[in-house]
This record gives sequence, C-alpha cells and structure tokens, in this order.
Amino acid sequence: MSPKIVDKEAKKNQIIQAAIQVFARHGVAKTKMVNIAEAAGIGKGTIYEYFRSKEEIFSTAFNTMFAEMEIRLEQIVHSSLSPHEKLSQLIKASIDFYGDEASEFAAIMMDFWAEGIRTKNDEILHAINLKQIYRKFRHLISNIVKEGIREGTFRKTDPTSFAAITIAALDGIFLQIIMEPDIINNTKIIKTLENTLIAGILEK
Amino acid sequence: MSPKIVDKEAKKNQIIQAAIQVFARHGVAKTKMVNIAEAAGIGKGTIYEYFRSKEEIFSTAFNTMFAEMEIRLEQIVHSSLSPHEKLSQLIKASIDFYGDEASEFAAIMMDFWAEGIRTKNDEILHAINLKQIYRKFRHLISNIVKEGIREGTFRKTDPTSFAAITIAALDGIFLQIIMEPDIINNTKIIKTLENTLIAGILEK
Amino acid sequence: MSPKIVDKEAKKNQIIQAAIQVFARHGVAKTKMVNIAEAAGIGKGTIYEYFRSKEEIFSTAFNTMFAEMEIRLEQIVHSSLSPHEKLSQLIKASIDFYGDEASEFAAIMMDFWAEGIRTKNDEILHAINLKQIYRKFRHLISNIVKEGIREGTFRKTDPTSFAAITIAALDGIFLQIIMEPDIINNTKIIKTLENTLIAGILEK
Amino acid sequence: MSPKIVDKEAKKNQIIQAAIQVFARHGVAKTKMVNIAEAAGIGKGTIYEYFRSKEEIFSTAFNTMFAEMEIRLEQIVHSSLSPHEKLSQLIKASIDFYGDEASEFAAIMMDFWAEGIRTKNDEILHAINLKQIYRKFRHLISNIVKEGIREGTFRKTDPTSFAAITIAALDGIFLQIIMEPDIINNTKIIKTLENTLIAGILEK
DNA sequence: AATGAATGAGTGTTCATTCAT
DNA sequence: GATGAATGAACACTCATTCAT
Repeated sequence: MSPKIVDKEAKKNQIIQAAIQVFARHGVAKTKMVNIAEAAGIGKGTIYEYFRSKEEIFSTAFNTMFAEMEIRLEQIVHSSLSPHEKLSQLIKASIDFYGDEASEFAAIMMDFWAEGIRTKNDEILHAINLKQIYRKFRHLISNIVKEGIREGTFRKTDPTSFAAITIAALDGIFLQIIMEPDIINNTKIIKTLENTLIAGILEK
Repeated sequence: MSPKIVDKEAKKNQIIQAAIQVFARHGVAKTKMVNIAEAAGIGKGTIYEYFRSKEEIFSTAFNTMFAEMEIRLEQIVHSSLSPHEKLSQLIKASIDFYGDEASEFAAIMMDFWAEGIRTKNDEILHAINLKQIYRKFRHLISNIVKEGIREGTFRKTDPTSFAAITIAALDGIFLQIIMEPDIINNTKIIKTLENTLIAGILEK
Repeated sequence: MSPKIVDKEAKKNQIIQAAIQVFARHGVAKTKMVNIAEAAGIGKGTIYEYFRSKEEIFSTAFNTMFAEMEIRLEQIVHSSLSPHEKLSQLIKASIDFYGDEASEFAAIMMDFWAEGIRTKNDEILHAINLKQIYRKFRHLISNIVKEGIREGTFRKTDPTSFAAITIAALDGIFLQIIMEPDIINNTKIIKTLENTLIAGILEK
Repeated sequence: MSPKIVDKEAKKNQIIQAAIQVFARHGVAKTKMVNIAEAAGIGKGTIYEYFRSKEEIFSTAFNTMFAEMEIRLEQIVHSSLSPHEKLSQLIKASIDFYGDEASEFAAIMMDFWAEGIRTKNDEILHAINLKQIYRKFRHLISNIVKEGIREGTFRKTDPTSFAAITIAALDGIFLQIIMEPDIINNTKIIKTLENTLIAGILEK
C-alpha cells in the first residue's frame, strides 16, 4: 500500500547539509537551487518536496548552524568548571572551532550576518532572528560573569557589556582568521585573549 | 589636470557615493544598476561610461569606504597622544562612529566582508583586498602597542595579537550595535572595553 | 464481464467525476493531477493506472459530459410530444439545467469549447470531437423541425439552420446566465425564446 | 541627450497585435512569452518594457478585441436605419465578420470567455469585465428593440430578454461557424435568423 | 558625452509523469 | 494494484550590459 518510505527529517537534513556546503563555497546570493540539488545528489525538483523556497532553505541552514553553536556554548557554560576556566574554555573552543572549520563556515556566516542584519528592515526573514541569538549568547556568557563576580574572582563589571565584548572579540577574530588563517596564530591569539580579556576582568 | 579629467573623477565619485547609499539601504546583492543610476541622478547607460561593470562599482565603493576608515585611524595613531590615550581614543572614536552612522554603514560593510572573504577563493575581485586592509589596520595598532611597551606603560604583549583582538572586538561590537542599537549601551561598552582590553595590557 | 473489468470502469468513472468537479471549480488549465487525485480520494500515481495522461482525462471528461447532454436531448426528441411542445420542452429543460447547475458547469464547458475549437488545428485531441457532437445535436433538433413541417404546424424553414440557431441561442444564453445569474431572468428568457424562436417558425 | 525615441503606444499595440495572433493560433494557456516576442519581432525582455506581465497582455488584448467589436456594433445602432433594418444589419454584419475572420478570432474569444467567466471567482482579472461588456451589448440592442416597439413595428417584447437572445444566437452561431465553416451556410443562416428572430419580434 | 530601449542569459519554481516499493 | 517520492523540462520574469541615436 505505502510506497517508498522516506525519512523526511533525514532528507531535509541531507539537503540542508548540502546547502551549507554550497553556501559556504559560493555565497548565499550566488547559490542556485540546482547547485544545492547537485550537492545533495538529488534532482532540482526534489528540493521543493522538502522546502518551500530558497528562502526557507536559507533560514533553516542558518538556524541549524546557530543551533550547533549554541549547543557547544551551553556545554561549557553548564559544566562544573570555575568561571575563569569557563571563559578560557570558551575562548579556546571558539578559536579551535574557527581554526578548524572556519574556512567553510566563515563566508556563510558572513552572508547570514549580512542578510540577518538587513532583516531588521525587511519583514521577510522572521525565521532568522539574529537579534534573539545574540541575546541568548550574551545571556549565557553574562551568567558566567555574574558567577565569577559573586564568587569574588571577577571584578565588578557590567556582565552584559563584558559578554558583548567577549562575543565581539571572538566574532572579530573569526573574521581575521578566515582571511589569514596562516598569519593569525591561534596559540598566540588564545594566549593574548586570555591575557587581555580575562586578565581585564580578574580581581587583582 | 585638464578639466575633463577632473570632471570624470568627480562624476565617478558621484556615482560611487550614490552606489554606497543604495548598497547600504538595499544590500549589494539586491542593488540594481538602475537604482544606482537613479540615486546618482543619471541615466543607466551613463554608468558604463565610468565603470566597466557592477563588479567594478562594488570594489571601488568598497575601497572608498575603507580608505575613509583608514584616514580616521591614522589621524589618531599619528597624533601626539600617549599610547594609552591613543587606544582610548581609538575605541571611543570607533564606537561613536558605529553608533552614529552604523545603521546605514553596517549592512554594506557586512556585504563587503561577505564578498571580500569569498574573494579569497575567487580570482575575480582582486580589487577588494580585505586581507591587505586588515594587515594595515593591525600594523597601525600594533605600532601603538609597541610604543607603549617601549615606554613601559604596556605589559609585554604580542603586538600583532593585541591589535588583532582590538580590531576584532571593535568589529564584533559593531555587529551587535547594528542589531540592537538601543540595548547595547555605548557608554557602558566603551567603559567596559577600556576596563578589559586596555586594563589587560596596562603594566600593573 | 469479470468483476475486475467492472471495477476498472467504476474507478475510471470515479476519477472522471472527480476531474469534472475540479475542472469546474478551477478551470482545466489550472487543474493539477494531484487535485484530481485528491478529489477522487486516491493517490496521484493511481490515476496513471487508469488514464495515460492528463489529456486523456480531459477528453474523457469532455465526452462524458456531452454524452449526458445528449441523453437529455434524446429523451425529449423521442418523446410523444408534439414538435411545438418538444421545442418548448427543449428550451425549458436547457434553461433550467443551465440555471441550476450552470455556475459549476459553465466554466468547464467553456474550456472544453476553447480546447475543442483549437483541436481543429492540432492533431492531438482526436478524442474531442466537438464537430461531431454539434452535428448530432443539430440532427436531433432538425428532426423535430422536419416533423413539424411535415405536420404543417411549422413554416417551411431550413431545418438545419433552425437547429443551428436554436442550439446557438441556448449556448449563448448559457454564457450570459453564467455571467449574470441574477440579472438574466430565466422565466422571462424562456418566454421570450418561445415568443421569438418558436413564434418565428410557427405557421401563422 | 535623449536617445532612441520610441512611440510607446505604437509599440504596445504592435505587441498586442502579435499576442492576439499567437493567442489565436495556440490558445492563451499555451502561449509563451517568447512566442509573443518572436511574433512581434522583438526580444523576450522587451515585452516587459511595455507590459508588466503575461496577465496584463492578456487583458489588454481582450479589451482591445472587445473595443473593436463595440465600435462595429455602435456604428449600426447609431445609424439612421429603421429598427428592423438595424437588426438585419446587425445579424448580417456579425455573421459576415465571423465568417471572414472567425477562424483566427474564435479560439481566442473562447479563451477570453473561459478565463473571463472564471474571473467571477478570482479577484485577479479586474481588467476583464465580461459582465460589463455584455451589459453594454444588451443595452445597445435593447435600445433598438425599444425604438421598434415605440414605432409600433415590433411586438411588445421584453427588450433585455430579446437583446440577450440575439446576442446569444450570434455568439452561438459563431461557435458553430468556427467549427464547421463549410457546412454552416452563412447565407442560409442569415436568412433563417431573420425568419425566426426578427420574424418573432415583428408586429403581425 | 549621455541615454534608455532592447536584449537574452539565467533563475526560482511548478507539475506531469515515472517508478521503486 | 496503489502509492507518493523523485524528477527535469518548461516557463515567467529579472537585470547587467549593449548600442543606436
């Protein structure tokens, strides 16, 4: 009675993974549906069995990527490490992540940002809530800061501002690593980030 | 210096300024040649008297914008301020700049970045040398750091790494200000940046 | 007469009835195979077990509808009524039919006509023989006319022309009723048709 | 300063005439933009300089054709002929018109009708006001009828119903002529129409 | 020099049809 | 037999670029 049984979710994911690959290599704007289809090893029309439009693929890919980032972040935040160590871990994990996977991850992230920022004005991309995501990230990190202040190991600092700066520094470093993976030395950068960002918040 | 040449240059600039306006408002990908022409108050075909292609307009606009940023940066670096004050100024000037003009400036910058990053792989956009620009920026800031270390006011820190982080933090903050101009409090952020970044490099 | 064959025919009919419903509601051109399948309560692929193509469904539906019309027409023609009464009945039955079911029936009929007319040029739709159908209709009505002339109740009139005009008037009225069911008053129209068409053929 | 000067209206008309040709030959639904472009001897993109969409071409063509019909009709109605002669003229002119130009004109008319009827439900095609057009036609003819009744040459008949039937008969005859131009004898039909329709309304 | 009319390559999306289950 | 997942041909429409005026 029932024909070919397909794991719809698995296939959606397969398409999204293919889309991310292609977005990363060619940019969101220049990615054609047929490219995604080819990358996913399926026919162009098949995509539309799983996604309504290019836009939907875009926002799904976007949310998928940020969801992954969030999970990594939360693992550190909810660990039993000290606040100081949490920040260290956060920095290290981020830089390592960027360093390893950045070149594929970078450009698409920029597109997402570029598109996500513009979303502020458009009403189209409600699915991409960059604002929400950054709020969440800041919230997670500011909790570490508050914890440290409560403990007495961190100086009294505005937790949200510090969180914003930490994310900012990591995002910005990300950009530079993308551009010059060879020159920007990861080890040195990590050390310097600890020496400046963390040193700046530690109670003397 | 014949008047013809001056006219040509002036008109090119007029077109670029129009292009930047339109890029900012609608995004590079969504900007049509006709939009630029209209914004410049000229005919669509006339653009091609001054630029070979949309691509050329894009990269010219890109370089124009970064040239302006460079000038602002150099003014601070080459001032007679102390290294500490130079960094303070740099932070303040950047944040203020972002805060004031960011919303128009932001999205286009993201597009430039997104496109510029991708350029790494393509051979097309040689004109957009994001790598070069960041190198220049790091060089300028690392000079301030070296100056401070030489003076003894800054701790021994890898100047390039610190420069990279400073730029990174400012770029990253830029992103967040763009997204939430109302929530990200400029004054607090500036203070926190000084309390962390600068505090982190100051000799105790 | 094996049950299998009966089933096949029943299912074909079920699909055709569904198709007619959907054609009527959305127009032939805008009707998708999936719409027909849904209306028939079967799977999209199942249709192809019974019909070779959309085209075949279309022409089968077409012929089905005209066959129904023919039956209604023949019932009147072969009744024991007088020629005058037969024409009256014909007009009344047609108008009533249009009036009641027209709005659903109309648009599909127009599509059939439109497609059927074009068939003249194409070789594709041999199945749709609008020419044949109209010939049959004219033949039936011209028989009533001949009967009336023979009886002496009708004036000597070209039977085929009169048949053509009668069908024409009914088709045309159909069109107008479709467009303005409220304004075109059925009772008045029937009376006027009798007063003009029939009055025009009656021997004084 | 100003480049190529083009008579926008003339070109629009050129495209519409081409569109009508192609609509007539292949049907509205099967007509591709590129077909119209080719028929007009222009590039596909050029059409969009003059019309927003296929839909707009369709409705413009529709209105153009009906406007022409209206002019022909009004010429007869507003002539100095007697009501009886006006009706005769109307019938003759219509049949001749159909007979001569019908084969090109027919199919497109059917499409227009088919589409126009469906329009009742959609909100899209406001431009195609078939209802309005028929109302206008009925109005023109009913004026002839009223004139004849006033004069005493026509029997007391509901003018609107008679107008509706006249239009109906002509439309319907049109259909049959389209299908069988050779069999439906124009001269006979005209005579029979006069003998039935007009005879039916004449005061005895 | 300046223009905008003309163009067609290129794109997202639809849908009749196929076919593995 | 029945199904619906898969497919790619097809099509409306866009837009960078050209070029006649």
